[in-house]
Amino acid sequence: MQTRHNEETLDHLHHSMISEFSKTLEMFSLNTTESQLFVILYLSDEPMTLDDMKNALGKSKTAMSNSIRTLLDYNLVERVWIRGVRKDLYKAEKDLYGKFMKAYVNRWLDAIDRQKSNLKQIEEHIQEDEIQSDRQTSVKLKEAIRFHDALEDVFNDINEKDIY
Amino acid sequence: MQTRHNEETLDHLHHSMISEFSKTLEMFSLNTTESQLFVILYLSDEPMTLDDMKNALGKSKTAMSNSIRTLLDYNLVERVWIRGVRKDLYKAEKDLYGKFMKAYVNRWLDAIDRQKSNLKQIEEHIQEDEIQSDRQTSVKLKEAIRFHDALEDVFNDINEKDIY
DNA sequence: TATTCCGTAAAGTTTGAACTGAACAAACTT
DNA sequence: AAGTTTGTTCAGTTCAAACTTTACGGAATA
Repeated sequence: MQTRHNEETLDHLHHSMISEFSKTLEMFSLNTTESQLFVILYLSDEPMTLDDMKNALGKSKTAMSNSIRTLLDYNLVERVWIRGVRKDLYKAEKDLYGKFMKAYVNRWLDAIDRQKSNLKQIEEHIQEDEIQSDRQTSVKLKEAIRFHDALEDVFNDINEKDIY
Repeated sequence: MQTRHNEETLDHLHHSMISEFSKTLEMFSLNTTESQLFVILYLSDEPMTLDDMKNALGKSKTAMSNSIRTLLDYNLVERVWIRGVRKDLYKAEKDLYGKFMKAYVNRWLDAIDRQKSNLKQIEEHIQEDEIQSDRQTSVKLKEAIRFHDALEDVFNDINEKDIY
């Protein structure tokens, strides 16, 4: 009876853990399924197949396939090959903090870079067309670009800092 | 004709600026309308009313009212009072970088704190119930909490750093 | 070679976020 | 006091993201 009790609590525990921890991971711009999927893999000792995940989360195989692919893109999950096993196997990357931060920061830096060059292009247009009347906008534009520079600095700093 | 040309380009310019700059602001977990609204206010010299914004963005007054309220909550926008003007007036806060970073980091810190204490509570449950069989989960749980600590550190550092 | 198995693509469905317009309550004007 | 004006609440609509089921192609197996 004690065993049975433990089993139930353990199940409940796993469930809470998935539910809570995944909330944090969602803040890294992962959606619910992706986050939960990662936690499942993170908690599992052995690599898992799509069917394993499907059973663990109670969702369709397609959903698993899609989510695992974005996790792979972000380099948060690794594909594992085991001799004799036909299905694809996946496991969570070891370095939790490092991987998540890197994925996160890179996404920021990419976006900042893209947007900054867009703003600079607008700035060029102003100069080419010699628009006189809009001093104010020009000032704001410079300010906005400066804002992007500052963001770039912060996120670069995060990348350089090693905590673990 | 040159003037007419300028007017068109200027309009187009404003439009581009709103479109591009707001993309960056969306990354601070603002939705499209909130971001665009901020840029509009940011570009405007004078404080604006809900109707002004409505016209600028071509959306309903309700949408403006809702979005401006979240911007207020995040302290990204300020309400302004001018003698004799009946309508509410709003303007963008001056310190672009500082305000956005603070709002963003605080939202992270709040969430991390909440989730961390949830995980700790789960940890207590394990100890109370004296579940023996699950060494592995217990280890992962500690690791996850450590992960949250690391996140807390990073975001605290950002807050302390002053760029401007 | 035929058949089974696995992952992904395609098509259709569900659900929630974002938006609108109408109705309302409070404040202001006359 | 009656009538406007203004911001917000509420009820309903629209649309995109997330999910499911079915179908398919390519690899493994017999």
